Amino acid sequence: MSIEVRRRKELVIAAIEEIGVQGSLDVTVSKIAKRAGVSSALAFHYFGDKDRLFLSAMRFVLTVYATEVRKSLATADGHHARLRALIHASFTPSNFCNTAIAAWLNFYVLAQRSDEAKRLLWVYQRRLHSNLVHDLKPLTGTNAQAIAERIGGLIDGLYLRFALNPAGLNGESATALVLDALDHEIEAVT
Amino acid sequence: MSIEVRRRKELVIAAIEEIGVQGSLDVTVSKIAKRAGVSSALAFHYFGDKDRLFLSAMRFVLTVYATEVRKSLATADGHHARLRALIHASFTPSNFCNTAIAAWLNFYVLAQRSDEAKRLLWVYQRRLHSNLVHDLKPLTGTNAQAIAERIGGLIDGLYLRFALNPAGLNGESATALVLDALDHEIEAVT
DNA sequence: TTCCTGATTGACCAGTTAATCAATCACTGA
DNA sequence: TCAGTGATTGATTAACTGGTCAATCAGGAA
Repeated sequence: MSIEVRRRKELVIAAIEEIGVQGSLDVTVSKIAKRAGVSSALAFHYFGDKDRLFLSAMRFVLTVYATEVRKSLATADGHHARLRALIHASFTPSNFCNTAIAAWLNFYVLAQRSDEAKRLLWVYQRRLHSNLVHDLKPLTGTNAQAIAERIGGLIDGLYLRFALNPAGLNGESATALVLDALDHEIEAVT
Repeated sequence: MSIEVRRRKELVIAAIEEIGVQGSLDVTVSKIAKRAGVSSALAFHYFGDKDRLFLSAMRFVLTVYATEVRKSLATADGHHARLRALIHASFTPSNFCNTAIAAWLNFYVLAQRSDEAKRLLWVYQRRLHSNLVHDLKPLTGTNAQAIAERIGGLIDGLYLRFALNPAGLNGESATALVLDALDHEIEAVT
């Protein structure tokens, strides 16, 4: 891995950690750079400005999630199993942990003033939605859209609740909660 | 209404608007005060510091919501009707609008570093939960807790999605979505 | 009128921060 | 060996912000 790629990754991870620890986007480039063990000037050298560093951090988090989803789907067979895999992947420790979710929450705030941030979150939501619909349709027909809307919304809501109170929820209980909701939705239309 | 009460309210509303417009807690006291038509020194005179102004703004938003819930419940008769009233109140225009939700999202961020902010949001979540359980129990028995968890999570998730894309959702469609989820949950246990 | 109290502000300060830049440093290919 | 290139930084700056404070203003009571 070239030095540039390594430094960029170190800075991006440091940014996520700093946002998570501070619980805010109001972190200084100096703090991020110090956490990564370099000077703030290097961060500007690689990313140009603070916002582009943040956007790279967002892409990183969403990429980790996308990888988790792909991995989980690869071993699932059948529509029902794929739906369960999708939900399970959403609450994997690599995503569903303090720092990642604290950062994720702040990215929603970033999206209020950055179109690129908005676009990235929008892509994430659309992909989750279309993944859900793809496997719901054979099971629930025309209800698939609405059910996907509800399951997707519930997942995001649980992320939010975890952000407020990390002790009150863990990956397994969250997964179980959403799986139950899924079962009830499917039951209701069959 | 005394001058003090009026000024405090004007400043609190200005703070919510400024947070909403800016899409961030990173707003200056001067901007807030200017929006309220007074000097920044007056904001410090009444609230002491910036954080206490923010906390007052949070209490204001949550109070508006609580009032909406009380009003809606007053005209509801029977458990099912009360549940529908509760859900309906969550998507009333006074809450479910751009500025209120943008501010509400930022309050979740504030809660990451302020225990008092965390406590306020916690109270809101508990109250919604216990309201839901109260009327779910007669209909669903021991399933009431889990169902309330899911309905509450879904409501928060829809708030979040509205924060990202206000055009993609309105109060009526959100209400309908949650009501359907409620029906399906109740169906599944009866 | 005179006094008092709370409302209100302009001016000010001390501290912070994003961004810049000239200057080194480390390494590589010729 | 040496020129060239990207990595890296310390120092600096211009702008901004939370918070303070002395001073003024307005209105009511005595």
